[in-house]
Formats: sequence, structure tokens, C-alpha cells
Amino acid sequence: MRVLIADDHDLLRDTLVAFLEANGETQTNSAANLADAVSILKQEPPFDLVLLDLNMPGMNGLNGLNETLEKFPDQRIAIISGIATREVAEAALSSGAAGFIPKTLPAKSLVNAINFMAMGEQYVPINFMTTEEAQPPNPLAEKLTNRENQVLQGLTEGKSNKQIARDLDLTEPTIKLHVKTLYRKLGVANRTQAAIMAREAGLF
Amino acid sequence: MRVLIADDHDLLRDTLVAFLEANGETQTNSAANLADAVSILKQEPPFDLVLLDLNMPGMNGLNGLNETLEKFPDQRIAIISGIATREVAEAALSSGAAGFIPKTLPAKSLVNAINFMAMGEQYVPINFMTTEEAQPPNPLAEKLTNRENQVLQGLTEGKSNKQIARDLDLTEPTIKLHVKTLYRKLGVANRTQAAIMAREAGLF
DNA sequence: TGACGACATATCCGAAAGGATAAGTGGCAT
DNA sequence: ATGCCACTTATCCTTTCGGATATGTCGTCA
Repeated sequence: MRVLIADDHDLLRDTLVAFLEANGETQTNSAANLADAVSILKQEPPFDLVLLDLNMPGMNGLNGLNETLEKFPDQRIAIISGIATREVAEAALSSGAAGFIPKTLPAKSLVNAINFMAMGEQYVPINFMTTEEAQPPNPLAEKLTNRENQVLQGLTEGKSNKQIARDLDLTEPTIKLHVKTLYRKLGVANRTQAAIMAREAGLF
Repeated sequence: MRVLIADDHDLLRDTLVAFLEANGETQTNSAANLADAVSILKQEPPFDLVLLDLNMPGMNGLNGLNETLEKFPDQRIAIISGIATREVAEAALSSGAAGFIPKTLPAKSLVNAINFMAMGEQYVPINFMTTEEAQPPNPLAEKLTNRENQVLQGLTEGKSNKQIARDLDLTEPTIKLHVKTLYRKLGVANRTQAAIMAREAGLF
């Protein structure tokens, strides 16, 4: 089996090569940037699998993947990255990548995944696909004061100002003020829009 | 490598055995129900991987998986099924399954997946995790007339009755009538609650 | 044909909602 | 201590909602 590893991180590249060749059945070539990888692909095809580091010189994110896939449409190419998110992984797959490997993967799993992909399968770590994207403490909630958040929650529950006032032990005018402020901050025109926006932002 | 295949569908079981043993390095045992599988596990451990059909006698859905995992906590067990959904696959994984295999998988991929799981990895077909669950035509929408659905959509967009009237080329009183009817049908008290309910039901 | 349901329009009325503006507390920081 | 900010309460006024009720046109189905 022949694998081409393209990663500008020497340590990772070398350990990967060592692991794969230790197995015995695998031959590896390596490159430190996309241009080198492409010229190797031109001169010594075919490879069972090509690993491209998402962040190495010449990649420009997933552009490098797409370009390489255009030049070598039949080549199985996987993306390897230390920082990428689920979105990137999905984008890579829909661009036609053979898989996606985070560098956080244990070496053994990594070798297994490479073999798996070389067999023609698609691989993405399970936890990458199942876990919801980590919501960075919502940009919306940041801008709102405590009270405003409490009131907003009332709105998302379809309550009237009077109800919210009772729940928070305040008077109705106060709620109306908070509600008005909320509209300004959220850029909406009425309580329904505010409720929907809060819901869509994943609040409450 | 030793694999135990438990499936009450003889044809599938036999072809799987044939495929795996053709490879040469794999030994297989097979069972047609959960009880047989368990007794084989007791008598002839260890197996690198156990495949349990979700629908064979004794399984009761994922209960059989959980029971078997309790009896053999260190055993790697994967679920195989012809009908299951993404939810079931996720549930199986979170119960500690080594993977999930739909019977729609090509034989070659199936063998690859089995080898992959036997190596200690978790496997689920990529498309199982990425595709959204297909919403059965919503029970809510069923009960509503065409106009009511159009009006409800207006509500979910935070529009006023007047706006909705303009959009649908009707007069405001008409919209108010539909809105009122909607509240009765949905069992809500105001437009915000109606909007939220429609959103939660996956409408629009 | 007559009953029924979906759809449309209208009027009346009280209750909310929404906008503007004013003015008070308390905490916290420069 | 002065100013800023979050929070509070209040009043006025206009618009919108929400409920009740009445009336009319369609088309369908028995």
C-alpha cells in the first residue's frame, strides 16, 4: 500500500511514516507543502491514499484540497488537521475527501483510519459528527444585562409583560422598558421576533 | 481475528461469513439469536468483535445490546440492522457499541468496517451521521387549512396581522379570524406561543 | 338541494403591546 | 464625588391584539 503524507510539521510526518512502515505493508512518501505533494503525485502515481495537512503552505484551507482533486480526480485524498471543526470536516467530505483526521487522534487509531481509507472507505472520527458544535457563550447573551436575559426568556415562553412582571416580582412598566431595550439590542420589531431570534441563537 | 456474527437472517449471515473468511485471516462463529450468541461468548471467548442484529430474537431493540454489554463489559460489540435510524445508531454508540452497520452497506465496505472495528475503532457510516432525520409530514400541519398554514408561517416570521394581510392579499379582519382559529387549534394564547410551537414542530 | 367546511369580510370593544420621555435608586470606578 | 451603568418605576399616547359576533361566497359531498 502506498501513502503520501503532506504536512509541514516534521515531527508528525516522521512519526506517522514510522508507524505506517512499521506495519510492513505500507510504503510512504512525504512532502512538506502542497506544491511538493502535487509534483510527487505527478511523478509517482498511484497512491492508495494522500494525506493533506489543512494548514500547510499552499493549502489555503480547503482550496488546496479542491485544486488537488481537480488535478487528480481519481486520487483518494484525506485531510489532516490539528485545529479544524466539524464544519470543516463536513465541507472536506462534501468536496470529495476520503476522510478527515484530527491530529488529536491516538497514533494507533490514526493508522487504522489510514488503512480504512486506503481500502476505499470514508472516515471521520465519530465524536466529530455526533457532538454539536460548541456554542461559544452566545454573542447575543453577551450584550444583554441579567434582567434583560430574564425578560428575554419570558418572551421565548410566550408570556405577556404582566406575567413576566409577576414572575420576576417587578412592575409591568419595568418589563416594558426592558422589552423595548431588548428590541433595540436585537434589532427586532416585536416580541415574537425577539423570541424567535433567542431560540435560533440557542438561548434557553 | 475472531468475529461472532449473530443474525437470524441465514443468507446474510452466510454471505458475511464467506466474505470474512475469504480474506483468510478471520475466523467466524455465528448464531441466529441472542441467547445462542451469549452462550457462544461464554464458552469460547474472546472475540475481537461481535455483531448483533438489532431485530433478531431476544434483542428487544437495544435492550439486548445493553444486557450483553453488562455480561461482557470488555467485549467489542457492534449493531447491525436493516431498518434502523440515525437515532438508534447514536443510542447504540452511547450505550458503548463499537459501531453501527446498516445492511444496505456494500459487502466490501462491510468487511472493511468489521476489520476497522476489530482494531478497536468505532464505526458508523458517514451518511448516517450527517443526514438530518426526515420529518414525517407534521401532525400539526395536518389539522390546519391552507390559509391557516400560510398565516401561521407569517406568525413564525414575527409579522403583524396587517403585514400578513398584505402578503396574502387579504384584509386584516380575515387574518385576525385565521389567527384566532389557529390559537384554538394549537391550544395557545398568543402569537408568540403559536410561532414557537410551529418552530418546535419543525414547520417552516 | 341542502348541509357543511373553508374562506373571506366586517364591526365593536377591552386588553395588551410598543414608543417616547422622565426620574429615581444603588454599585463601582476613575 | 462625580460620572457611568444596571435597574427600577411611572405616565402618556397610539397601535396592535385578541375575543365575540354576524354575514357572505364558494365548492363538495351526501
